[in-house]
Formats: sequence, C-alpha cells, structure tokens
Amino acid sequence: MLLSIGQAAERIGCPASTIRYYEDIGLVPPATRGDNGYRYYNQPAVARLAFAHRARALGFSLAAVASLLRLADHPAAPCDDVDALVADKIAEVRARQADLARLEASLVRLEDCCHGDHAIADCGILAALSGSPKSGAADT
Amino acid sequence: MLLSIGQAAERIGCPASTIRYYEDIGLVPPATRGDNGYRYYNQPAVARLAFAHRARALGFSLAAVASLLRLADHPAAPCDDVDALVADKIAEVRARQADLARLEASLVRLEDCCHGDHAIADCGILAALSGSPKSGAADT
DNA sequence: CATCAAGCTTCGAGCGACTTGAAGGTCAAA
DNA sequence: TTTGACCTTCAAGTCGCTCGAAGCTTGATG
Repeated sequence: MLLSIGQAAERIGCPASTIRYYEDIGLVPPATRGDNGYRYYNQPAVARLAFAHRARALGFSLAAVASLLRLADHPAAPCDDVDALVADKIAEVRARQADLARLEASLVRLEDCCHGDHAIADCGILAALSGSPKSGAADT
Repeated sequence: MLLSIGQAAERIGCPASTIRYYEDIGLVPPATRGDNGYRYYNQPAVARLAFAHRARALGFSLAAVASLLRLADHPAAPCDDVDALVADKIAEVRARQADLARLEASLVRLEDCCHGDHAIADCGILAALSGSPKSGAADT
C-alpha cells in the first residue's frame, strides 16, 4: 500500500520535511508521484527511508548513510566496508564521550568556584573564565 | 601594548577569522583601528576575547557567552545568573553523555551482528538497520 | 630602491542537517 | 460549500565558524 509523505513520516518517526530533504539531496531516489503531484511511498521506499532514519539516529552522517545504502544495494559484496563504518562510528562516539567527560569535569570545577551568596565581582566562576591565575577550571 | 589580530589570535589560541567573526556578530565591541585600517587590541580587549574563547571551549553557545560577558560587566549584580548558566551547561553535557552512552551501546550491539567473513547479503548489521525483527540493535 | 612573503582588509559563499515560512493547490469530512 | 488538514515548491534561516578572492600594508632582504 502507498503512503503519503505525512503517513510515511509518522511511521518512520521523522518530520515530512526531512523526507523531502533526503530526496532533494539524492539520499533516496525521487518518490513516485500521484496525479495531484503528491509523493507516495510503497513498502521498499518506506524501508529505505526508515533505514536512513535509523542510521542517522545512530549518529551516522548523511554521507555515511549514503554509503550504507549503497552497500545494502550490493548484497554480493563482502561486508568489510559496513564493518569499518560501524567501527569508525564507535571510535568517534567514544572519543566524543571522553571529550564530554573532560568538559564536565571542567564545568564542575568552574561551578565549585562559586560559593553561595555574593556579587558578580566576587564570583570565582567569572574570575576563572577571565583567566585568573588562581583557578585552573577553564584550562582543560 | 597593542596586538594585531594575528598576534591576539596566537595569544588566545584561535584563528584570526574567529576574532573577526566575533566582532561581526557583536559579541565583542569593534576593535580600535590603526591608520592602516588594521585592528589593534589592548589588554582589556584581548582579555575579553580570551574570556569568550575559554567559555566557548567549555561548550557555551555564543548566546551564552554573550550573557556571561554582559554579566561580567555588572560586578554589583548577584551571581545567580552566572551560576544558572553553568548549571544548565553541566546538565546539558550530562544529558549528552547519557545520549552517547546509549548510542555506543546500540552501535556495539550493531557491530556484534556482524560475525566475520561474509557477504553483505548475510550481514546482520544491515539487517538490523533495515529493521529486521530478529535484532533490536537500532531500536534505542 | 625594488621586491617579495606574510599579514591585514572586506565581502560573499559554503559547511551539515535540517527547519521554517510564504504562497498556493488538494483532499476528506461535516 | 466550507473548513481545515495536508500537500506542493522555493527561499531563507539556523550555528559557528571557515575559506577564497581581490586587494591593501608591513617588514625583511638583495
């Protein structure tokens, strides 16, 4: 059965505008159109969109999603490339996690510079951001 | 002493283009100019830029940096607003960390779908991304 | 003094991944 | 018939820069 763009969007869980955008940039082939000009999606087309949406939700860039879609279209090829994309993304996510952990530590140190009730002039947070030598909170 | 934009950039640790950009958007006041039209920065101007750069490195948006700079200019005000900005950012960073942890788990599950040497047609990764019911790797 | 690289200027466009808005056509139900 | 939801296209906006082009100035060298 055929779904309108809004129905497809609801099924997939993304805005219709995103689906149009994916078509615009050529990530998915142009949808078939009804006599009214509306886009209609059959099951494989919805599956393709859902695939793209799932991969995006996992943090893959649109370029990576395009690669994954291309790979999925070549069932006879070895899956090394798929593996590599996933492994790269895991490494990237882990690196980003380490970044955020450092950031969190810095922010908590910064927060600790502010003890209770006082005016901005005496606030250790702004002192630290201003590069005050007595605090290293912003140095990481 | 006065620094050119390149010298200020080097001292602060950011590209000169970023300094120009901060001036363009009004994050910092326009630099004083020499007869040659070059921007020159005195110590307070460099400090302001360094403050902005440090805050950005801690993950604050330019809007938040603008708020922090405004607050820093009002030494008599209570520091609650500064506190709130930092607390918000900590909460945001922690939320993002949780997101990434979930993401990492999903990706690792995805990676586990691929066992060694086979063609794409048999690859559990693409099956999972395609919404194959036998794997939940992409459902988080 | 001529020359050359490096640094400065402005302006405009581009990145990723959408989102929003305007202006208008279409459809389904009351 | 009229409403209101849904669809269409196209253009522009978001964030935080980054890059390139075209043209200045500066400072060092021959």
